[in-house]
Amino acid sequence: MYAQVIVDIAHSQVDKIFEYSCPDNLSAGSRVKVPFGGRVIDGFVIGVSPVSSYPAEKVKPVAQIFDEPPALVPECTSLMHGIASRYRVPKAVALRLFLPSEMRLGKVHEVYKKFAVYTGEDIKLSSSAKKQAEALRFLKDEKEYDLTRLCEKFGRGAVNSLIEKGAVKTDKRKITRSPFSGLPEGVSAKVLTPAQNAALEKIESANHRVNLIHGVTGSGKTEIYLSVIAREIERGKTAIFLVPEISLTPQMLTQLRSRFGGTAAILHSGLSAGERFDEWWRLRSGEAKIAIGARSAIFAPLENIGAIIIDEEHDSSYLSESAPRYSTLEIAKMRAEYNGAKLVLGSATPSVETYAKAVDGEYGLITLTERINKKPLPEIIIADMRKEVKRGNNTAFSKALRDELDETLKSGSQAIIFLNRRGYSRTVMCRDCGYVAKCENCDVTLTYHSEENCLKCHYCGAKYRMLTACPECGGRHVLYSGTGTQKVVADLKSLFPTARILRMDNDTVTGKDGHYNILKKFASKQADILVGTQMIAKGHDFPAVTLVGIMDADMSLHFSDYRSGERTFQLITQVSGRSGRADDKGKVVLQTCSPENYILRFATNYDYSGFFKNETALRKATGFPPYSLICRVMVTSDNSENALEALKGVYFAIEELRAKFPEEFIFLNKMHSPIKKIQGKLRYQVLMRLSSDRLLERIYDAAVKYSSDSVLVYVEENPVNLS
DNA sequence: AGCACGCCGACT
DNA sequence: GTCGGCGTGCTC
Repeated sequence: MYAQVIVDIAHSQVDKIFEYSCPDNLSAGSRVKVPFGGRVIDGFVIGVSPVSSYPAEKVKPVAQIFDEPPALVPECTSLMHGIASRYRVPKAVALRLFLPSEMRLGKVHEVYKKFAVYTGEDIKLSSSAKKQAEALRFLKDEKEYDLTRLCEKFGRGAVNSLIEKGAVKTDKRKITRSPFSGLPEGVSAKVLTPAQNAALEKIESANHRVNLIHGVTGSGKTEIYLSVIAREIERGKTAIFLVPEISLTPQMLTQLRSRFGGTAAILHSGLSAGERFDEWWRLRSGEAKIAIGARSAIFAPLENIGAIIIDEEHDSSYLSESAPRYSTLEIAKMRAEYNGAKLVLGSATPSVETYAKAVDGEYGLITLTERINKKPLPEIIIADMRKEVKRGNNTAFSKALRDELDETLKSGSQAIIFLNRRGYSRTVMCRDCGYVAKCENCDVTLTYHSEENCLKCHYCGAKYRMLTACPECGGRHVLYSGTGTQKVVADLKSLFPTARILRMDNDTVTGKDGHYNILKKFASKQADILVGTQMIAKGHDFPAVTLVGIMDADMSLHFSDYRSGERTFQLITQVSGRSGRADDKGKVVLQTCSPENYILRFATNYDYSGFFKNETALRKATGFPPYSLICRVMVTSDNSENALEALKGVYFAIEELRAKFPEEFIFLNKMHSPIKKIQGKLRYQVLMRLSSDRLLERIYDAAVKYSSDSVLVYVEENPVNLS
């Protein structure tokens, strides 16, 4: 027999099938070692055939075979081809996605634990060997015992002598680590509300392969997911449940484990390598049928998938930021199609792209408007910071927020102060009237570039002179917007000297469990006020929080990105969800210099569909996604000559395309990337807006063509940020 | 990706 | 005369 092998080398020159002779029982999907150009390397068997297309005298035999069952499920071959051609990566790179990193050959395969076993052999012990006698007596009762612990008890020397004399032998056992043992299991399902049942039936009816659940926070989306999964398990199928990286909290895992027990396996970066390895094999062997995890869990080794759930569908962690730059939703669609599975997306604030598809009827749309407990959503109060400045208030806190804080502290409740510092976008804003400098062509906020002392649009490269006075009101207080964390904390301390304040941002969070420790401290009411950035927006449940303050809603609103409105809406909705979760009604104070902004207006009324209508109208008019595709070809190198040559090549190739298909191009430009150098590498880019994805493949081809050993060229579709 | 093969400059 | 630079090409 002959094995068709993809060698585990990420290079286009060896990105093809190599054939090796192999035993008859070798099955596709196995990992192997093969002789390759004078050395032995790792490979993946993607097919087995009785014939070979390669000259028989040159065919070599497979050197070593791993795994039974094969590590790769049959679907992998098909997905590999799909991913390799869609994202233009070598097949080996596509295949690596299916294996947890600790499974790459050469690393830990299985972890064994050594056991000491009593052999029953009669031996003579000298009367002075008290320790040995003791250990032997102990082991006679126990029959077998963990070797390391036995050594700890009686001393290494004594145990070793017993082994030498043959009274004890050691035995290697494969152990399965269970990161979640000891959790309650078999907690039964909650009774669904009529709305949840209707949602479940709609998904079951299978009118659509993909369904979007748009439900406000607390509307019980999770129970619907769990019911969908439970039904598929009853049918003998398997399921994948994806959540954003950040929401894989211990609480969440506990909830899932208690509902599904050992049927669920969790693939999470927080697990140790060994634990992740075990969880993976539990899925592969069929012992576990539900894979739960972040983005990469979409590659779980499951067969016969009945449902794939993507919770918080809008979350940007579903987009891979390194090659292959895949979209989890796209892969999920491929797998759902292959398996005939249902795909369920859920969010309180769906991405505009996804919601547009649901409105168009491409996806089924399920809307849940009521919270399970019928509690109203927290009231959002807008504080106009321009008026505060005029009133002579120089603190970072509006009167409204101060008053609410005062009341909250007096009643013994907790408050969260949310600082909106997304990166360091230097945008220009007038403190007097709220005016923000925008690009005339793109309606996108401009970014200040100090080296040229000018304002630039990241989407078309247009340059504008730096402002000295506000063109709207003539005011002289044009500033880079935003209030620093330090000022907020300082003002807070002087306003409420007795309040216990906890700070959580990149400076105070240290180590892996940094967040959890701070959040735990806050949850156990060891502090009154939590001040933090994005990190506190999601995940944790703080029942005693009744007030949320959003310090500078403008910061993300005026980020130089066409999605900044969408992100702001999502952020406000999420942050507001932190307030008033238990019995007390929550409040939110939102501080801004542009209270009339439509995003803020819709967000404060929890009016997603109003937001959506406005946002899509705007994007249609300005030619942004989903009404166009933004495509960036990045050219990076530490050699400027080579980089410029590649840039020129790519640019001319795309120019040629534009000459042939002018209607496909809304915009095209080549330029320096906004950040010219990252880690010593020069960065250039060709940025374009396309009216469809028709030319995407050819653009990928151009990128691959001009990529070389010294210059990396890659394509980004609708990049999350343009730095 | 590695490694061999191969054809031109400065050294024991 | 040889050691060694890294360009080109192959690996089942």
